[in-house]
Amino acid sequence: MLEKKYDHLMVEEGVYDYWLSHHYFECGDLSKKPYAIVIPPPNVTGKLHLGHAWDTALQDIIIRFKRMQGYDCLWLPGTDHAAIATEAKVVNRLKEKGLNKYAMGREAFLEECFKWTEEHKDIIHEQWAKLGLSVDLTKERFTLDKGMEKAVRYVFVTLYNKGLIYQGEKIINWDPVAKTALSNEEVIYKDVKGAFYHLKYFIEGTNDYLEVATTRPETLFGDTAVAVNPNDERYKDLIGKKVILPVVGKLIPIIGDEHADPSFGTGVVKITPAHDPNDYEVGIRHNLERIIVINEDGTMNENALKYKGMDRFLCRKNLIKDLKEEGILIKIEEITHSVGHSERTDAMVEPYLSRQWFVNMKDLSRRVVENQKNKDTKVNFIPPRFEKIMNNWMSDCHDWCISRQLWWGHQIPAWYRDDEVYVGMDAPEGEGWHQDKDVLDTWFSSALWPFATMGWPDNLDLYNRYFPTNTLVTGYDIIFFWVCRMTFESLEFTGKRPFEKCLIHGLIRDKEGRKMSKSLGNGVDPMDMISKYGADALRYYLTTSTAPGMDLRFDEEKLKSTWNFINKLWNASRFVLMNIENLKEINLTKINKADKWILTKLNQTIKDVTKYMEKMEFNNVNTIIYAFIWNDFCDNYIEMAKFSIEEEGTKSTLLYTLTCILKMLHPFMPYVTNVIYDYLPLKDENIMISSYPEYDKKQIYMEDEKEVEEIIDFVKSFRTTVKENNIVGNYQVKINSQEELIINLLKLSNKITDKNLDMTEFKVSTKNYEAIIYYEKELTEEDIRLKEKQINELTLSIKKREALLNNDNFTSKAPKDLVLKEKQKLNDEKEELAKLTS
RNA sequence: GGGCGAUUGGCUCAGUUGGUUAGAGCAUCUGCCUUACAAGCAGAGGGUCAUAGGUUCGAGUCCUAUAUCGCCCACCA
Repeated sequence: MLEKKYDHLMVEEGVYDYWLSHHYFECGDLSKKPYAIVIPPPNVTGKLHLGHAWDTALQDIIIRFKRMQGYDCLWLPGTDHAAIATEAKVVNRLKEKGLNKYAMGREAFLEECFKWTEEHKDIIHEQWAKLGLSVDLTKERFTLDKGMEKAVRYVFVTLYNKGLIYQGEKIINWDPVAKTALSNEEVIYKDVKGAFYHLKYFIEGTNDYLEVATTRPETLFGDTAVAVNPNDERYKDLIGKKVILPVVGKLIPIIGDEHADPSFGTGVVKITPAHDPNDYEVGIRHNLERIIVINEDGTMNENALKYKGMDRFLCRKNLIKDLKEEGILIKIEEITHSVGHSERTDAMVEPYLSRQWFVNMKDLSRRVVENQKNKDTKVNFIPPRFEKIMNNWMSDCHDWCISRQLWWGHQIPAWYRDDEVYVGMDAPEGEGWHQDKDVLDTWFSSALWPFATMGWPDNLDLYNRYFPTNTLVTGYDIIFFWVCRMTFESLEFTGKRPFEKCLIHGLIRDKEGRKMSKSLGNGVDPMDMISKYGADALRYYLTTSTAPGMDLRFDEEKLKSTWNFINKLWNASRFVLMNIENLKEINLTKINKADKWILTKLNQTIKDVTKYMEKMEFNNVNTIIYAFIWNDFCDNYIEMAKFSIEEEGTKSTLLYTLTCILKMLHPFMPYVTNVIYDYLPLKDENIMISSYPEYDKKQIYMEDEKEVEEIIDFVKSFRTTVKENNIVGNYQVKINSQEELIINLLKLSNKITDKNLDMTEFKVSTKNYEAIIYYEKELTEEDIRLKEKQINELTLSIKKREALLNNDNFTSKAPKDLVLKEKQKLNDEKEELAKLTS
């Protein structure tokens, strides 16, 4: 028998190991239809946060549901090597030990990274187990494992041979802390306080100067021109002349270019082609020299003359001081502007001229846009609005910079010898070749995740069976990073979409609606929540609290009330188990009207829940199942069942209904449902491999349902009347029915009279039931007012409904059954009014 | 500048292809230790659905503006 109180710690103990040891999570039953989900691989950088808990709980719900529906389910787990993020963490850890990666060398450093990875994989495994995730661990992959290496090289080489990957010198986003290039998506723009420094660039041979405003004076060493708009009346005559570059003293041309906006700043722009993407373009148009002035680590190089070796920000400070002394500085205008920061290191990103590898996005992205127009092959987003986000981005995206100056990652399969470049799966034959030292962007390998994890391109057994996958679950924040890239790689290499559906969820925020972040210190550890309330409560709360795609404000109070819901389920189960101990079989042939009522409700619930499970609208599942369990089953049915608890039909109904409830809740709360299910006298091997309840129209009893609904209504009105009129102790009731449910629920057996008594009367009525409560009481003004209010409300409602039904427009245009329903309601209301005023 | 989302009782959120008394949880008030559960039970109060127009027999829902908040993308010399 169940313990008296729900104890999540005790309930969740040992269950996961049981599932594992029985291989329930493993796929491979070829007699069933396949269903596959690949996990978004978490970075091996740290612990899982609440967002992961949400994301993975959603997937587990889908996979457990499908498994119970009889699919052969593969939920493929894995982790991401997270090139830059992990490398940064390992570098920091080494730093604490007084070590640095350059001193220890590439090989030893990678060993450290693998060590780090193994430690964090262990943590992640432990957390997956705590969350109860039914991932098939025998299929686990890592973005840097041997198979992925093969897939990555194959993709790189193929795209290179098609001309879709190329090496080029361009302005890229440079992270001076991690000392690597970044893609545009890895740059976060933040508003920071800065300044416009207005400088004098003297015109050659005159005492006149152009006033140049810049936010980055330290790059002036790289200036190779000054641009004005060719249509700018103020300056157009100066085009072709030269100015003297401050400090450096050399002459640079004044050029005319549309890039200079006459209405912005002074209308004069200094052009630094090696350190600004727009200036780079201007440089190409005017054939300007590109002079790099900053080193990889953000210090100034020899072109900065006496500032050489200074950090870029220190150089700015000193330079400005010097320019002020020389009278070059006109003014400093404080402004707020947005500046790119590295997503991982938070360093200010340096636009930097550098030779990198790129993916040409033009055809790849166009293919995605085209594919989305075909409803049979497109990725279907839930909710659909996110499809537009993908389309927008794919319609207008720049080439993808994929090389990273890191060590941790897939090393680029390109080899160099003198001026030769060789790109291939393996090192070329012959002497003197050396491999590219750089590695690929993490997302380059994650983009192949749905098919490369299934053995592609070599071993296609899993791939043939489970690809394309059915559903991908992820947050809207990584649609660009990941969903888009998986889609174009998949279309390019498999000819198919990577997944049929893509369920998008939002971000977790704190109670005030702020993003959870380390700097705010408002993060919540899912493991703490699990020890306080259990994984079942956490999973249910996270997955049912918002509509798909919406953010979630984390509120511990709500988590607590989810715990209460599970406690309610626990106690209802206790009641059922206490009363059905000797039940030999479930027999639903001889059942009473209360049994029929709950079975009808149950089947309607099964139908609706299944519908919303299929649509992945889990908040709607919650609304339905919560009301069914708490209101219908607990508050009403169990109370009615107490009067017929000795009947086989009632016992059977109790067990049958509870079994269905447990099964419907199982995908959400696997632990508690597993434990309760094991106590049932009649059951299958295990709930997670049992079959999902199915709607059974033979168990729909409309007449009984209507009758019991009315009984419940009547009982409720009766109680309200008693309560509102403060009827306590001795009262007597004259009622037009012998209905046992009413007598029992209202405990009327010794209060029934068939006479008209000379006492104050309180009438309670529904369509078929009518009662007069006799009670010795002076009617107060309050009582009279109450009754009048009731009558007024009813009269008003009748008037409104009559007007509606007299409107020909309504009766002719509205659906017939609606009109009928309205007529019925009107009749009911009239009858009720008659009873009340009689 | 382009796009997206939100605005519904004190708080957090639902609200299906428009269907006529707008729901839930928490909080509040009243009364109950009723043998599954006081982490509970039985009741109650509380919303002109951001604003203004429009379409319709009928609008929280569709259309057009406006306001406030939030997010994404682009630009920012």
